[in-house]
Amino acid sequence: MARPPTSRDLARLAGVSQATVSRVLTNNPKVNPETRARVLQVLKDANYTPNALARAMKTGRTDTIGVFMTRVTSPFHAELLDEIGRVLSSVGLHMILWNIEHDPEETIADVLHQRLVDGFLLTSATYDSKLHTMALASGTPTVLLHRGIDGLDCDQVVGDNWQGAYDAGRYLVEAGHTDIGLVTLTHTGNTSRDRDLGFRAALTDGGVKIKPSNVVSVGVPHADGHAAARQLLSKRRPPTAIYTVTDLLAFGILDGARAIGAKVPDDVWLIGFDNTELAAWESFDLTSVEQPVHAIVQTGIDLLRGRIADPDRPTEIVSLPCPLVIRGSTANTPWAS
Amino acid sequence: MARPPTSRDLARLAGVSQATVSRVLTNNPKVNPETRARVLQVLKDANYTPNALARAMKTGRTDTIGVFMTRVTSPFHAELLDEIGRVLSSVGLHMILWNIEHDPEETIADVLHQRLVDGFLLTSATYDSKLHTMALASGTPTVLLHRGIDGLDCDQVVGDNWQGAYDAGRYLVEAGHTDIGLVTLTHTGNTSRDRDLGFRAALTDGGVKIKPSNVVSVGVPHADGHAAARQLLSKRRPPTAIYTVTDLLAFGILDGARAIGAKVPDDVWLIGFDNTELAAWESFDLTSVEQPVHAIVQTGIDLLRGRIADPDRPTEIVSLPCPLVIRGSTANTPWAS
DNA sequence: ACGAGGGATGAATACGTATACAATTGAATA
DNA sequence: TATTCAATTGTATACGTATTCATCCCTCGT
Repeated sequence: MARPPTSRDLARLAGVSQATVSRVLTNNPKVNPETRARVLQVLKDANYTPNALARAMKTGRTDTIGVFMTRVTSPFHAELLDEIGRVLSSVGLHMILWNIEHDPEETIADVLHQRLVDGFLLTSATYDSKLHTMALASGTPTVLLHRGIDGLDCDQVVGDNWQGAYDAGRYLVEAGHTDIGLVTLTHTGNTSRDRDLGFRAALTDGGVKIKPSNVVSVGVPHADGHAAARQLLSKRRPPTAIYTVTDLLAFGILDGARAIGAKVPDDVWLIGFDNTELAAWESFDLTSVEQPVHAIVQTGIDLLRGRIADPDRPTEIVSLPCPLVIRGSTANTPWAS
Repeated sequence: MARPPTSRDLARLAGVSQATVSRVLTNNPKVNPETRARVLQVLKDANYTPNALARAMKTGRTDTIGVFMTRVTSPFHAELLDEIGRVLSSVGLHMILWNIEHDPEETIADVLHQRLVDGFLLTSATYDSKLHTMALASGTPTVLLHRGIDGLDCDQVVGDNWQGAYDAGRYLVEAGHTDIGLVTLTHTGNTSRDRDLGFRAALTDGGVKIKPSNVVSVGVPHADGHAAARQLLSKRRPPTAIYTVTDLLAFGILDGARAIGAKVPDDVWLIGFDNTELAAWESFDLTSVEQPVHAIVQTGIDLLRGRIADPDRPTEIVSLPCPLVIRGSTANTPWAS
């Protein structure tokens, strides 16, 4: 198969013009049913597939979406990516994946002008990244998934992090905890911020103060959770419950707690965020606030397709509820009893 | 930015022909240094990037690699994907990702003819999948990564699974274990097969017989490892060590063991395969055979680029050593003592 | 019976780039 | 000074498809 057959080759075979073949391919109604059948047969016999590049050049549509992501090895991100792949595939779109950690900004800037994709999905927007700014400036339809940017005139689909965090906080307060640890991210972004503020709001509403010494800010890796746990639990009076803004950190905290002999939930309760698959493993058995990954992705891609079809539609910002999933890392009986 | 400027637009601006602009873009030496400088300045001012589609149509190169993968949420696969992204990016290539679980075979077959990519990386080749057959038949440069197909005339880069498994088996034998459990995959593929056979060979060489009742075949998910552990450890005389062909299964086995009160490594040793990042977490602290992910990916992509440059080069099959990484799931003191 | 009109198809073109080929220039050579 | 040749640059074309426009033929209405 040196050179794949072109529509012109097949037109000759079928005894029609290339234009007619093209009309058949695009389901153009202005073609005689008999002719269509004959052409289709020839196409089938030749195992023909239109050249995607030529088609894209003519139509301006590539049927490909650019996905920008970070830390694919992080369990939540992997699940997000998996879901994005599933949904894109189900609507006949391809995915080009870029990892903003590996690809230099200039590479990304180039891509934005190349018309290589019909739209972008950004899953790791941060305030200090110019990615979303560049994407929007390029005029390419863009949707922010999972992480939003306040006040940005761009379609966004996020979990209601504030509400999820609030529910987690209220749950701890109602269980009688008064000495509560909070492990947040040094990271800038409204996702982690809302997961922080919502939690604090619940404690305030419940009349529980959070000691500054019980608040730790760390980076994203598992090891950072580990260190945070050691810091919090080696205090003279350690907190009786710890909430953190990521499952990955929660796993690290769990490991850190075990390392110094603290038992979960007997000595300390633990709550994470994301409800990744791992949270359900017995090794962790982690209470966690669930992110509705499927709904986020499905909604986001619907929005993106809508914007591709009509670039002038009004911007939508969707926030989806994040239910608290209770497991063994928080005992069901109030801690105080 | 309604329509991006074309090379023709910029040629007019720079007072040269479109051909000259194109020559500047492709670093063609046959252009006057002064002219080149002037054109480059205009290109820069206009923030111009060539239309990737038009370029690809002309050159036949898209600078994009198609990656076929499965179960992205599996820790090892996520690490593999991350590494593939890193290496592809470092050599200026894009990645289109397909998940063979989500994309129907016909979709994939179409892609093979579309000339959308310069080559393929297949990470989930199995004997019963026709993917590699179709890829090779399409004439597109293809490399099998991580999973190989015996006797297939196709570039392949894999870990030396047999050797890694053998080392794991010998390690258990030398530690004095005589009652050993083996959890394999029902899955067909030479990766899991070699991880099975190498292990058995080590036991045989060490004079240890493996009871048929100590061998369990399962599917890939964590839950299957869990079930296997219950089955093996609830026997009247449970094995004193369990080896399994995947870290993910090992995690499940560990959870299963804990669920029925068996302690690792006190009651039973455990060895996995892949040495994923999670294996080092204290929750698991898992002895595991390491797959040299970086070397596999780097070598595979080098091979792929080589084949793209010269389609007629001889096929290479590379096998890279898999060292055993010992952690707490296997005590350092012989079990028999 | 003749023109109108619609259905089906072919011819021609454009998308934006790379490149083979032609043309122009100037310098170097005999 | 006429000629050759190298260095630049411009012109024209091709990649494979979608689409506009023109053409052709057949049917229908008056």
